This record gives sequence, structure tokens and C-alpha cells, in this order.
Amino acid sequence: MVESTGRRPTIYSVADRAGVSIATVSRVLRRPGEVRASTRDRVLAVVEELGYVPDGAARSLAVKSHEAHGLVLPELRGPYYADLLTGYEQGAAEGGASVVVLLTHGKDDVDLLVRRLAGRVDGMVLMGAVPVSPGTLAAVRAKLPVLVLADRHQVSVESFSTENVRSAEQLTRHLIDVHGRRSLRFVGSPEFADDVRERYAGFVAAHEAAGLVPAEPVPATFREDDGPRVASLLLEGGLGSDGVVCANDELALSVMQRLLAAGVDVPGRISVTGWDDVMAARYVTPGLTTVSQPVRELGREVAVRMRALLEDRHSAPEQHVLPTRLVLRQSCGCA
Amino acid sequence: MVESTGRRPTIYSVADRAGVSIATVSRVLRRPGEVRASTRDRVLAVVEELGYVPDGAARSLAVKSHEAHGLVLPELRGPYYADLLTGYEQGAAEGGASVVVLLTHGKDDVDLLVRRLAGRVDGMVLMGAVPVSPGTLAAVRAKLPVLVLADRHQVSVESFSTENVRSAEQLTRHLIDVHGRRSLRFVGSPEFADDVRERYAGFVAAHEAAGLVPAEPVPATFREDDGPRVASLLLEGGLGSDGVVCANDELALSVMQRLLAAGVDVPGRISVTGWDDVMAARYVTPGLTTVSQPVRELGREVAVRMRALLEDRHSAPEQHVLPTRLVLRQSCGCA
DNA sequence: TTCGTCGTCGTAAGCGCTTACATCGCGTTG
DNA sequence: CAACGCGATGTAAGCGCTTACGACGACGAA
Repeated sequence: MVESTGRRPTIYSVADRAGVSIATVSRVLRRPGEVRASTRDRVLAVVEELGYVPDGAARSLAVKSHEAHGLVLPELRGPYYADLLTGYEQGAAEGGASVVVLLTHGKDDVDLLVRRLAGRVDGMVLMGAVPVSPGTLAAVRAKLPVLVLADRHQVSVESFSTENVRSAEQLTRHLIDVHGRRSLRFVGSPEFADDVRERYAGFVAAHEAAGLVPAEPVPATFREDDGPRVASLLLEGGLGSDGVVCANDELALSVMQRLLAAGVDVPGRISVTGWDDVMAARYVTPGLTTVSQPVRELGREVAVRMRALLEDRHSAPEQHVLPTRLVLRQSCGCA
Repeated sequence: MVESTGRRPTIYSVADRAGVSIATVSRVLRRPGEVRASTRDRVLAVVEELGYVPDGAARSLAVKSHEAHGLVLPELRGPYYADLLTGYEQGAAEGGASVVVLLTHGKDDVDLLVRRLAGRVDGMVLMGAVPVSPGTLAAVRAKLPVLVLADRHQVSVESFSTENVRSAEQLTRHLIDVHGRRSLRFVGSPEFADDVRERYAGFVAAHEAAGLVPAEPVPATFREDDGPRVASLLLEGGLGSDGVVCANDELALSVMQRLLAAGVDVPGRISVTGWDDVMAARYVTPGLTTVSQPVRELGREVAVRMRALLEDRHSAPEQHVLPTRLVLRQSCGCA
């Protein structure tokens, strides 16, 4: 226990050098008030001199807390996930926890990775779109609190999401009532993710309320790449539609660009709307009408809730829904 | 050691229930080949039944490795950091390590947080723009390998960055030679970050090569918010300049939009260029001429290098520079 | 038959912290 | 002046893993 064997300093080296017990060193670092000022200073001097940094793993083992949360996202494209992470990190940091991120896109052993992660964190938040098996989800939930994002499906697990159905309905109704659109298409795959499903539901609801028959959705992922295909699909047969409600902005921007390139008048001939309000939405011409979500706040709230769960386990799972905001620009037909 | 006291299962509970020693359980999980198939199956069955997840902290303590890297970024705005993180996470994951992110923006005890982080990871990468004191940097470097991003300043620490000076020079020369610009302004604060400094250096170099006198930079942060101010500053006095080289795309987009709104012909009357090639750059009209950086690859390479450092400590610090690519669109004057 | 050898598994010693509890001086108080 | 209380510190028992080492059979070779 004496004189570090050449390696990095441990609490023993510090205690040794300062002529105190390791308990005192620990106290100096965690509860400075409980140790006499003179001893404290002596210890701190040694800490500084040796460049001692307490080992987090050892501490975690002793206190039975990792002081870290896991955040599992499919990827980090676009502002959505980045904002989410930003908000979450802030909220977690306020509680002294760090966040370890796991990006599942392109990985084939997601279940294994998620389980492994579960051993290194105190709580875990899972994006709804993440491909985890029910078995893994159950195992993880048995071990620690789990919060799910943008997926209100499983009522048994607590979830957070932003409002989708009503905003989609409102947006669709705007196109129908204000801009007189009668032949709208929804772009996105409802079965792809829960929020897309809800957005399409709102799209359908608005049609029913207006006595119109909603068209089947045009399948597409969240990526820009699908834009060209969707656009040409819309163009073929002389452009049967007069409005496109896209599941997100990437899609909308891409589709709109193709339509404009093909000489189609947007929004004169056809309206285009998106979802997310990415930066590009306010820089393109015409400005993209879209729906803005309080993603940063969402992230922060999730973190705060997680911290609460960590203190006080037993509590019925709640379904939190944050409000979204319709952002009208020119692509829908507004001035 | 027998029958878990009600809490989560440990390796002891599993061993107990499977009628083997904890060593065997550990082997089953880490080196399945070293244990007889029948025992292995029995243990795995119990693991499944109990939902056992090994505690990462305990493992880390035992193997003296956290299997995690720290990534310290100022924030997560824009595609740059997100792509960096994406690439890094991928590279780290390939080595079985997870990454814990620390966002410093808005936090006032960055040094403390960084030190604390150093106790929970095996290696750490620091964005150059992050405000860490030299003392902390030294302490952390003494404990684990540190890689710095976008800051080639301290030659003693290994760094990664993308090429700035030459691309900036090339871009500026393009404006001068091809588009006949003679009165360019650089927007951004060179003292703000190392890459801005380098970009301005390239701007200056191009001027000198062309026998022109470079103007002083127009100070601005990386945020869009500065756009309006910069734009009006450019407009006052009858728009003395015929080109604006911005330190990044946010700035460029914002400035360009203001100029256009003020009725200025871009690029007819004045060229505008950015840096980063964000999504909006290819959707605006005119398309934004900018510089594209291989950020994702950068992140991955940094992670790979970190893994190498973790295996084989002693190695001279190198300064890695990744090539960038000039993306000519219409905002500079190109067709 | 005896003695390696090898595969399989248990024993036990840590890994570097935290913290309940015991200890030890002192200044107080009756 | 003795008993007591209290603040400051040390003692030591874990926390849940990994792994060197050794024990133990079974088996093939001598």
C-alpha cells in the first residue's frame, strides 16, 4: 500500500504522502466540511502535486451508482437528435450525471450493446425508433428506470413525445380550408415510426372532418434521398395532387426542390409542408411551412424526470406530451 | 453471499443458482470457450432467468479499463459536432468502447467536470474551442491519452483538424481571380477559435499573392444571430465590399438572406461564401459556395487513433490534417 | 499400473473507492 | 477532578467483478 508501484496515484498514494488515512482523503474530496482545515489543505496539496484523479469505477462500485445515464438514439442526423442530446445532457449534468450515448444505426448487435450499456448507467432513455427486442427491453427495465421517446405505444413504459396528431390535423386543415387544397398526399411511412403514424392519423382526421377521402401515404424514410423518387412519383400522370404533407423537413425540402426544378409552381400549383423546422426551412424560397417541436426542452424534461425516477423508484408510468407549434411560411400558400 | 438480499442479481446469485463458482460465471460471459458446454448452458439459462446484467463499474475496477472515451464539445449546434460525434462513436464502438459526451456550453465549472470525466474514461478528446485551463489539461494528460481537435496550437499534444489555410486561400483566390472581386471582407473572429484564425490566414495569403491589401476581419461568433448586424454593417456606406467570406455557413446564410432582403443582388453585386456545407447551403437560392469538411471521417479517425494510443502508449504526438473540398455553387458568382 | 497432460472449475486475492463504527484527545460541566 | 460530549481521524468491511493459481479427474503413454 506504500509508494505507488509506478502507476497512477490512487487514494492510497495520496493518503500516504499526506500522512493520513485513505478515509480522510476521501472525506477531503467528498465532505470537506468534516475535516480540519489544516489537514484538508495538506491533503489537497498532495492531490494537486500528484495529479490525483479518483477512479470513477471504484467510486461507482462503492456508492452503487454510476452517475451516468444512457441515451440510445438511432443516429444524429438533423437537428432533432442533436437538440435532444443537448437538452438531455444539460438536464443530466444538473444532477451531476454524465450521459453516454449509443448510436444504433449501422450496428447489428444492438440488443447486446444496449444490455451492456445497462450495466454502466443508472437509467436509460430509448428513442422509440431504436430496434431493441422486447426481451432486452424487459431485461433492462427490470434493472433500471427506462424512459422511451417518441413512442407512446407501450403504455406500461413511461414515455415522452411531442404532440403529433393534432398538429398534423391542424396543418392539413390549414391546407384544405385556407388554401383550398383537395388532393393532398402524405409522404412518409406510418409503420416506420410511431410519430409518423400519428402524423398520418392527423392527416386522415382532417380529411374526414372535411368530408374528404384521405389518400394512401407515399412510403418514404426520413432521409433526403427519397425526395427525387417521391417527386417524380408525384409528377407522373400530370401531377394529380395539389399538396404534399411530408413527415419531416428533409423530405419536404428535397421534394420541393425537385418540383421547382421541374418547373412546378410551389406553392401556386402545389403546397409542400414539412415537420421539425430545421434551419434550412427558413432559408429556402419559398420558406417551408412546417411544425416546430420543443426538442431541447423535451430532452431536458426527460433528464429531469429520469433524475426523479432515480431517487424515488415506485411511480406509475406516465405519458408526457409536449406541445408543438405550426410555423406558416410560404410553401403552403401563405403570403 | 447466498440468495440475493432482494436486490438486483449479482454474479454471486447466478453462480449460486447455477451451482457453480463465480469464476465460472465470469468465464461463461467472457471466455465461453473455456467452459464445458453443459455448464455454460446451465449458467446462461440462469443468467436469462434472473435477467443478470454484469455491473460495469465492478468490471472496470477489476480490469482497470473503463471501456469508454470522453468527448468534450462546446455544444452541438449545426452538423459539425453532430457528425463528429457520430463518426467518433462509430470508431469507438468498433473497439468496444462507449463514449460519454460532455457539453461545456453554459457550464461554469468546466475544469472540474473535465477532471471528473477523466476518472471515468480511458481516453479523452477535447475540442479546441473548449475552455479548459492549462492546469487541468496537464493533469488530464498525465492520467490518460488526450487528443485535441481543430487546434493545432500546442505542438506537444496530438491533434486532428481539417485543412483550413489552403482552402481559405483557394476560396479567396477564386473570388479574386475568377469573379474579379477586389474588396472582400472576412466575417468571423480569428481570436475566437483556431480554425477561424487559419481561415483568415488563408484569406490574407490570397490577398497578398494577388497584390491586394486584406481588410480587417469583421468580428462575429459562429451563430446566425450575428448575421443581421454584419449585414447592416456591410450595407452602410453604400456597400463598399463586393464579397464576403464567412467563417461558417450559419453566418453566411444569415448575411446573405439579409442582403437579399435589402435588395442587394447576390452574387451579381456581392459574393457570399461560407464554410461547412450544411444542408441549407444546397437548398438556398443562390446555392451557397462553401467548403466541405470530412467531419464524420475525422471523428472516426480520431477514435481509431485513440484506440491505438490506448494499446500502445508511448508514441510521439502527431498533427493530423484532413483535406477539405471547395464546393462551388452560385453565391460566389459561378453559374 | 503409474505418471504426465490437459480440460474444467474452484479458491482467493485483489481492483480503488466509501462509510459505519471505533478511537482518541480535548474542552466542559457537575 | 472525574465523567462526558463532541469533533477529527483511523479501522476495516464491503461494493461486484476478473484472473492467477491450484486442485481434480480422466485419459493416453510409457
